[in-house]
Amino acid sequence: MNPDAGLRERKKAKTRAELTEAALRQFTERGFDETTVEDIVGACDVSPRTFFRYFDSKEDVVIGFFDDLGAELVELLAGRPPDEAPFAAARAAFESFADIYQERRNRVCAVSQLAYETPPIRARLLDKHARWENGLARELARRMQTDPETDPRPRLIAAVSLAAFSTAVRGWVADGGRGELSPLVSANLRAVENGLDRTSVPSA
Amino acid sequence: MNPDAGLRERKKAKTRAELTEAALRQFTERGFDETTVEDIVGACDVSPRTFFRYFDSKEDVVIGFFDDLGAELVELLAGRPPDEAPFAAARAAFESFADIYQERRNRVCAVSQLAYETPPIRARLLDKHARWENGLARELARRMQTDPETDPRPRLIAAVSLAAFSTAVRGWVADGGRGELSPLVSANLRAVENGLDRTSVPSA
DNA sequence: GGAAATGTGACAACCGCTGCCATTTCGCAT
DNA sequence: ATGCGAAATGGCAGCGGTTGTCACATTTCC
Repeated sequence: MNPDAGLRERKKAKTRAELTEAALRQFTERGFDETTVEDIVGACDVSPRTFFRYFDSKEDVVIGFFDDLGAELVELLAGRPPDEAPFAAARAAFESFADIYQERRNRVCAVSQLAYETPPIRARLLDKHARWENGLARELARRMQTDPETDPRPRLIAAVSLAAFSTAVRGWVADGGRGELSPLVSANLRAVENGLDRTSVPSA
Repeated sequence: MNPDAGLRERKKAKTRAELTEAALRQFTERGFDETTVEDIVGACDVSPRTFFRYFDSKEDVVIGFFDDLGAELVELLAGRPPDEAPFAAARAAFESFADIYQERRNRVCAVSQLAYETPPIRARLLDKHARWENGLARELARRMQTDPETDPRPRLIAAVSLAAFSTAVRGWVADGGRGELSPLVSANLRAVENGLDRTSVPSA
């Protein structure tokens, strides 16, 4: 926790972290619907009203974790050399992005598991992905020197590469996040890059 | 409305249709959050309690329209010749599926527009797509004679082809659903089929 | 130290949604 | 036609998520 910040900032960060942890723990133990906001705040000495000052909704406690990741993904893409072909650049960005997932394996797996069994959370997560897709499409359009509103190509590349990435993550999580994510991501994106009826994706 | 069915069935279908229409109209006029369930039932001489016997949630009135479409999509894929390559079969299925969208242009556009500006609805719609993806993956696995749980390929093809389709729909809807959807879908899926950094998608 | 900004708690209210039970309506056999 | 069982409905009470409001406490800054 940044010690330079004032007391106020530090306190806020602490409560936020406490709330997130308490919520995540109870959600996974008891289930999302079975855990009320009062249950969550009860473990943190905070009023229900304050909970909603930190999070827009109960779901946001879970999803909030993914909030900043979209920006990182776009930055990774923006950092690729300009002469790289668009999809190849996206693939490289996702390969690095996979490492971020790997680092936070526990959180990613916990949230994914939660999303798997809780429709509203799953829906929210998908919506978050859709926002990433927007960011990706915009950055790809910039890189391709085209208008993302009229030219469908950047959006298509964004959507398809993200789908390939998500599919890899899904498999990784289903396996308990044991192996390495990056190679799975790479394999999926290369398969798409080369045309799906041409290539054989390793079936392991 | 099927006249063979008893009075009961006909009545139910009628109420359901009325509720859907009233809801959709008010949602688009006044906004989703600004329209309460009481507003909806007020236009149909139905009690709020009964509304929730027809729909699981307020959102379901909007999304319900897409409920049966997933099954149709899977059937279209199942109807493709068995020797067709998997992605090519998916492409063909989506091309036909596009015609179903085109037939119901008004509904599709209205719901999409609503989804665009109403996060919870957008999320639900994405979740519905995710279910379609499951169905597609299963059917592709059957066709490829492989296990959808261990072999990532059918899921990858399902996810990617669906993403390409959805992107085409998005463009079509953004244009007011004026042109033909099927060619857009075909172009997107062919682009993916051939490898995204190789082909040029027509930028119109 | 004190004023101004900021975070918090308590209360009330709205709305989506559900369980429950009484009432009405329909389908069907007689 | 009639009456009986099944199915649909309405009304009510209640839970839980979410928001507005206002008074109070705490931190920041001068």
